[in-house]
Parts: sequence; structure tokens; C-alpha cells
Amino acid sequence: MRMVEERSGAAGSGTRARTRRAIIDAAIGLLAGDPTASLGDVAAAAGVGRTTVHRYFPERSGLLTAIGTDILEKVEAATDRARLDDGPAAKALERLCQEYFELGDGLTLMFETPQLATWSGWDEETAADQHFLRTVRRGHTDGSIDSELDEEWVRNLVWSLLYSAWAHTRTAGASKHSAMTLCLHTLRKAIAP
Amino acid sequence: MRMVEERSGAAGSGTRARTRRAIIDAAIGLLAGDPTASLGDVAAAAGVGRTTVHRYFPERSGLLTAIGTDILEKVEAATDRARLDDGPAAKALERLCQEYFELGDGLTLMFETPQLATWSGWDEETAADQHFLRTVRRGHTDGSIDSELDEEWVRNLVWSLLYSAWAHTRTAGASKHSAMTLCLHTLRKAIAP
DNA sequence: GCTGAATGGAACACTGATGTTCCATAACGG
DNA sequence: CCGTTATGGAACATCAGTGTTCCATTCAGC
Repeated sequence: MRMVEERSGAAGSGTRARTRRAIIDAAIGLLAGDPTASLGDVAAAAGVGRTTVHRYFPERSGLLTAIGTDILEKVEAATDRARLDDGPAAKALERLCQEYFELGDGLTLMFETPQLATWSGWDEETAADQHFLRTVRRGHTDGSIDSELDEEWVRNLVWSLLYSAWAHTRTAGASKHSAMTLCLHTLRKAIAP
Repeated sequence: MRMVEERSGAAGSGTRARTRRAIIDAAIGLLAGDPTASLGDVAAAAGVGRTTVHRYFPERSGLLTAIGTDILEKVEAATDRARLDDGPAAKALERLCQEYFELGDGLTLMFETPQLATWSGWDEETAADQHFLRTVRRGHTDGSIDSELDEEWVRNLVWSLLYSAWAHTRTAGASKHSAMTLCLHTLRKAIAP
């Protein structure tokens, strides 16, 4: 018998936690390429049986929610690492850009997820989101960000550039580094006053 | 009996052409919001019976192909209207941006369509695409476009900004005009040398 | 090595979308 | 006004994905 475990996010016994991660990671990688992939495909990609997937996520929506939560956590962690409150706001956004870029497939998924499921956490104001918007406003004040660009537009812009950068590595076959360079170069000029 | 008609794109008799357009337009509007919408939903949105949809497009993929072709035509037309060869290349891109912006839902769909169907026409070099890339190169020469940004990156950038602009009207509830202003403002700064 | 937890696979019922056929009715056009 | 053309709706077969159950097997940890 096991105690309460299986609460909110993480799993309990080592084996279960590992299997759960394997499924979620495989699902993120697979759904980023094809949001309509079946649970059977996810199971195959994770290297487990379809039955096992259903054991961890009785309903498809449960898996989707778990993915959403997982990505959200990664976003929060990346935001923390970017130390948004240090130095000029414009520089902070560049650091954030680099951190977010490392999210990889999770990034792609965030663009396509609205179609996957009506995931409740997106439009809600997350801590990371608020911190971002606050930083843009700080940039308006400290003069490092063009004050003609309101916060929401800058947020959209950053996400778009990140998406473009990833697309650039795929379509133009560019290296991650050169894509990031272009991305930052463009961001810097776009938000400069 | 009807003659050859029904060739490549357009339909034949007036009534058929009108119904066909109604279905395609409804499908574009609907699929832009939910790419997984069923043919029954499309029929309802178009104000016709599900049977009629199947009569025009025996298979779902046929409808998807028709949509792709339709959007592609609109893109070509918009590109022509932008008169890319007139004036400084940077200004030409701004005009193009404005024209593309008017594509509306078609724009949204172009981002999500790769998942809808393996539509052959996307990666193929269309006339509009080549004209675009050529214009960017012209901008590198005439000094109106930052030569550190290669053609493909500028193309990705323009599409991203357009997507952002539309997203901005939805999420931030901005007017089309103010979204376009932000979009152009940002593009101008981003591509300036 | 032993025991319970974890897994894989087969078999099943269920659902929603797709695609087809047929017929009665409405609209179009000369 | 009449015949052709286009349409709507019902009924049907089919199919793929989902979710469930059961059982034999394997694995992990003590």
C-alpha cells in the first residue's frame, strides 16, 4: 500500500516517476510534430505499452493537462534563471529569450496547444507572465525599451521570434547558435527606443 | 451534360461556384479556430448539408487541398498588389506586410495547416516566395535592409510579426489598425541596417 | 530468492468522424 | 412553366481512436 503520494505534479515511487516522465517527454516530442498523434503513438514513442499510458493517464485530457503543467513549470524555472530584475530591462529580455529557447519542443507545443485542449492555465496570469510584463514596464521607465511598444505586444513579439528561431533551424537548416544570434540581434533592434 | 469545366481551380456553373466558395470560406474561418473541426461542422458553418460538402469534396483531404490552393492564390494576388519592385526594398516589405495582413483567417491557417495535411505546395518555391526572397536581397544591395539578416530569416520574421499582430487583436483586444501600426513599426526597426 | 509492484498484450465495447447511397424536394434557367 | 440541376436528410457501412478488463510475465527492492 502506498500513502498519499501522486499529489499535484510529481509521482511517488522511483519506477513510477521514471515511467511517468518517459511518457510525458515522449508525448511532448511527438505532439510538437503532430498534435493529433494517437495515444498508441505516444506509447510507442515512450517505449511502453498502450495499456501503461492509460494506467498513468486514464483520459487523454489528463495527459494533455500533465504536459501543460510540465511546460508551465519549465517556463517558470527558465524565467527564474533569467534574473529579470538584474541590469537594464532590455538585457533581461535577451537573457530570457536565451533561456526560453532551450525549452525546445515545449516551445513549439505552446503555440499549437490551444488547439490540443482547452487548457485552463494558459490565459491565467502566471507568475512568469506577470514578471515579464513588469520587466517590460521597467524597460519603458529606464529607457531601454521603446515606449511605443506596449507590454503585450512585446510579449507576443518575443514568443514569435522564438518560434521563428526554431523554425529557422528546421527550414533553413541553421544551427541553434546562429538562429539564436539572429533572434537576439533582431530583438535588440526591435525593442530599442 | 456539362463540358470539361471543373478544371484546376475554379468551378463551372454559377450556382456550383457559389456553393463551392461558401464551403471553402466557411472551412477557412472554422479551421482557423479549430483545425480538428469535423466536416459536419464545416457544413453547418457554410449553411449547407453535410451531403453537399461530400458532393463537392469526396474526401476530407480534397477540401484541405482546395483550401491550400485558395490561400496560395490569395497570397500570390496580395504579393502582386504590393508591387515589390517599386522603391526601396524595405518599403516594399512594409507594403507586403499590409497586404498579407488582410488575408485574415487564411494567415492563421497557414501557421497551423502543416498539421492539417501534408500539403505539397508549401515548401515548393512559389512565385510569391521567390519574389519575396529576391526583394530581400535587393534590400541588402540598396542598403535598406540589414545585411546581417539572411533572406529566410526575414521571411520567417515577417510571417511571425503578422501572426503576432493578429494574435494581438485577439488577446489584447487591439484594433486591426493599431496592431498593424505596431507590426510595421517593429518590422521597420528590425530590418533597418 | 521471494513478494508485491509494474508492465505488456490481447480482447472487448463504445464513440464520433468519414464516406456512400437513395429519394424527395427546392431552385435555377431557358 | 417545365425539365434539368442542385440540395437536404435519413439510413447505412466502415474505421480509427479511446477507454476498460483480465491475465501472464517481468522487474525492483528487501
